[in-house]
Amino acid sequence: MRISQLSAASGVPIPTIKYYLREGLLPAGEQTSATRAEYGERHVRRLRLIRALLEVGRLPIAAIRKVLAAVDDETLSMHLVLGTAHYALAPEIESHPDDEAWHEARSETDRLIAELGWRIAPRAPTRDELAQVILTLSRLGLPATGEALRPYAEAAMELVMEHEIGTIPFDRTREEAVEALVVGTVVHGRALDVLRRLAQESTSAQLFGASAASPEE
Amino acid sequence: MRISQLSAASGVPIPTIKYYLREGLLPAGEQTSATRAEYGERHVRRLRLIRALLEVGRLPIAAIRKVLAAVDDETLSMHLVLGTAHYALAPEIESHPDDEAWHEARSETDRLIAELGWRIAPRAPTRDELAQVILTLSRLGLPATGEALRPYAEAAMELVMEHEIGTIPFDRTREEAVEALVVGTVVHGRALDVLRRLAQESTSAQLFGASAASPEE
DNA sequence: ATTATTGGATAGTACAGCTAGCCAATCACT
DNA sequence: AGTGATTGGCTAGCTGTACTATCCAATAAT
Repeated sequence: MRISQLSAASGVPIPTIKYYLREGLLPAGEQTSATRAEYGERHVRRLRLIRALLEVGRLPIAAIRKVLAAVDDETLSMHLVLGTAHYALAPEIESHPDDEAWHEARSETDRLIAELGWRIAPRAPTRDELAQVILTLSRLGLPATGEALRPYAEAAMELVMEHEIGTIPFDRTREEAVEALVVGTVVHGRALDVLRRLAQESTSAQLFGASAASPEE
Repeated sequence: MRISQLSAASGVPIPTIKYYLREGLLPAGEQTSATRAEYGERHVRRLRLIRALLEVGRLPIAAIRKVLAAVDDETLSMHLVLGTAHYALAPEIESHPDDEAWHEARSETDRLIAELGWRIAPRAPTRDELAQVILTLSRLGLPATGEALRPYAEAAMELVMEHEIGTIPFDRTREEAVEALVVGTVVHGRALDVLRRLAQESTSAQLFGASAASPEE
């Protein structure tokens, strides 16, 4: 398969494929001569994965590179690959060195995690992300305690336990299992987010009774 | 309150406040002379709201402007304001005019919504977003039927019904209620997303047993 | 009277994610 | 063998987003 066919098969324009090659997202094809390289099914799969992480997961290119490096590193355990994906998903949060409100939000976060009995790395960036959410809620005068978030936490855990673990194909190759894990993390997150907004719209339609809900673009 | 005090009170740098004024995100202060304007508590609140939508909700400036315009339009019902926020949250999805796989994903979406009995505007962008998620899952060979997403849908609906409706202060002014509605949409979405990733990490730690889950930055 | 601050305007920056153009080598076809 | 198209590799340019920086004249504070 040459680059033009790879482009046709994946729907990704040739210049973009070249860009991904330069950026190290896509492994080089097998060189058959100075001006020819052969790409395979694996490249098509990899491109699909890249586009999923980019378009659905909204990960920046640099983060995708790290995730893919972890996927490809055969020495990494499932848990570490998942951790890498989580790192990639967590946005950089500027540090608040001496901000008291920040520390309060952060300890509220740690308390909630402890109460739930969850096993979370002490320095996981996800902790900071949750603290940022709690801080934002409290600044805006909305309920921002761990208690208020507990129903979300419990629902999240139930979904993860009952519907995400089951879909990981442990019986296939490591690469397939690890890819499914990473994609699942990212895409199921968006699925849940979209469904929640749909549930909101439906509830709002019933509560407020409007039939047309289409603001101008 | 002068601009420097507004900056100090909100933590937003003066040039950025000027930028938000130019972009129409922040209403102008009350002019007291040619080179002086007075800002109030409302401006501080508005800045907090902007930062919440920007940093937690990750909405682009242009989308925030639309949402705020809807919040400020007293003639709009709750339902329409929420609809505007949903429009703002949904990313532009390129249209797939004659893509058969796309149409299949789209009808799978519509089928799921119909089966759930949800009231969703036929042209809501959220439908396209869900179709994109389903399409991505199916392309990657993961379960992508409406059935597979049903548990997510049901959990989402339960959370919305039992924990989001209740936190909206209908007893206060319209502006407060509407702001809480918009913020809740955006911030609770992120809260749920973060908690889901935490639940994943905890589950992964138990399943795969590792104690250190900190990949290199 | 002097120094600082303000609003208003214009221009510049930094980053992300492509996109375009060029070139010599080489391939496919006649 | 000749001819046009394609390829990989390279460098440069483009578009959009969210700010920053600078300048200025008017005014306020001391």
